[in-house]
Amino acid sequence: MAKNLALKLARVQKDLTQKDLAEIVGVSRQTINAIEKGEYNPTIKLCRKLCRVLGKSLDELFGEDDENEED
Amino acid sequence: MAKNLALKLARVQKDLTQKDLAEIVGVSRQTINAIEKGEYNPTIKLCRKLCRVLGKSLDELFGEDDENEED
DNA sequence: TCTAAAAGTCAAGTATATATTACTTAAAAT
DNA sequence: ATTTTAAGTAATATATACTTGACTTTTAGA
Repeated sequence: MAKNLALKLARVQKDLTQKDLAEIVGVSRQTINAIEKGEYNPTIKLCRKLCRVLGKSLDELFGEDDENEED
Repeated sequence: MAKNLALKLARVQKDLTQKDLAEIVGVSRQTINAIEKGEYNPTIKLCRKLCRVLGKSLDELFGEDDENEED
């Protein structure tokens, strides 16, 4: 999993902390942190919630990993 | 989780069985079946693979559940 | 500087995505 | 009718998403 810069950016654009965003979508702060750091692989349901809250599409926030790898 | 009609449709358009698709993306046939039936909530990584194989975007295959519910 | 909030990290637990095996049902051939 | 392939379903097992609690480090203000 690669870092999710797009997510971090969209969050900051909305002036939300990891904690804020976590509370809004109903997960722990550590989960948001891990996703931004690319430490895991969220479920599509959580991705959809994040997209809704941040006003972005799945493709914008979770589309093909910018760079290279993907197994 | 709602049924994923879009996935089934995209699969059939490519003339793939659940088994075929499962082998291509490297999961079990039951996993594909469960996703199409809406019985669970795949990870974004698997969603991306399915999109790549089926030539569709995340938004097309996994975007806002057509209908209503979503928690 | 000092302090506090935000971000990062770790360990141990719980929930659930996914695997495996195996059986049943449906559809489509002959 | 029978066979074959695809789809549906269920039980048990494993990997991993996600939680909770606690601690450290970074950032930004006062």
